[in-house]
Amino acid sequence: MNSKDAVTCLAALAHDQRLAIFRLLVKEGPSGLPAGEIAEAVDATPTGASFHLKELDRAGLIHATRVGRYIRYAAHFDKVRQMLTFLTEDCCQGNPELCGSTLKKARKLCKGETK
Amino acid sequence: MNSKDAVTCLAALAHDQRLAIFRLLVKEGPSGLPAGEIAEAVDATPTGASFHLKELDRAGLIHATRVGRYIRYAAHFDKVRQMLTFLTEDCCQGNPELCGSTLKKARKLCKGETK
DNA sequence: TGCATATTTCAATAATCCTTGTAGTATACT
DNA sequence: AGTATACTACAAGGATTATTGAAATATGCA
Repeated sequence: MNSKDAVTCLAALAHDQRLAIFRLLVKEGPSGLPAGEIAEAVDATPTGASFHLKELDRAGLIHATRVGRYIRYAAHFDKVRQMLTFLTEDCCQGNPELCGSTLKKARKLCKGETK
Repeated sequence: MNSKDAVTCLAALAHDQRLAIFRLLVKEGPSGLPAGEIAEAVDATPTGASFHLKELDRAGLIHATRVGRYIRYAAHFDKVRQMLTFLTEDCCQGNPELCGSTLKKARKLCKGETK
């Protein structure tokens, strides 16, 4: 995962309907859902859903499989995980344990240790 | 964290320089860095950096503190974490353990359990 | 083969976002 | 007060992205 990849993923998710689609597919699990059902669930036109699904696919966040005359889409878990890791990499100079669950805690622990 | 919030965060990060800024600040830790130093680090004009910093601030991913005539920006860890959680919420019908570290594993475990 | 269903592709318009330059505000120093 | 530094706000343009409708492709079934 590099910066360009991450931007593509983030941009793909940075849209109301696409985020809804992605979360729906995450919820649905590996077997996924056909495009038409997805479109209906997020209240999109077939054309619109197709456009957004293509964006998510292009980013590698979902993948398509044709099953008869349906095309099923499913979330690609690894890609999200890679992106999430990339986002917080090298946290606090490589000491992620410094940034506990709250900012206050992190601030207390890290204070004075940055240039 | 709701869908609108998440889209704002994702859009804020979905830009090369803003992602670089955010990762720089994550690396830097709670004490943050002044705007000028950030601009220089990501090779942005002062105006450009200011615009991008404002976007990240608006999304709640970083926050500004004036220190003398400098304005220091620092990453807001909790916000990222909230967003990351939101992204994978209700994974596999509320059974996140089904989506282990690889898609293969998840697929094996979940197979046949979705409608 | 011919028709129906599921989905995509294409083209055009509308909307949004990024960039650049200029001017403005806030603080510090003399 | 006057000047320098650090940064932000505004405005105009160019570029990218979203939306829509119409036409095309692929599959399944009679």
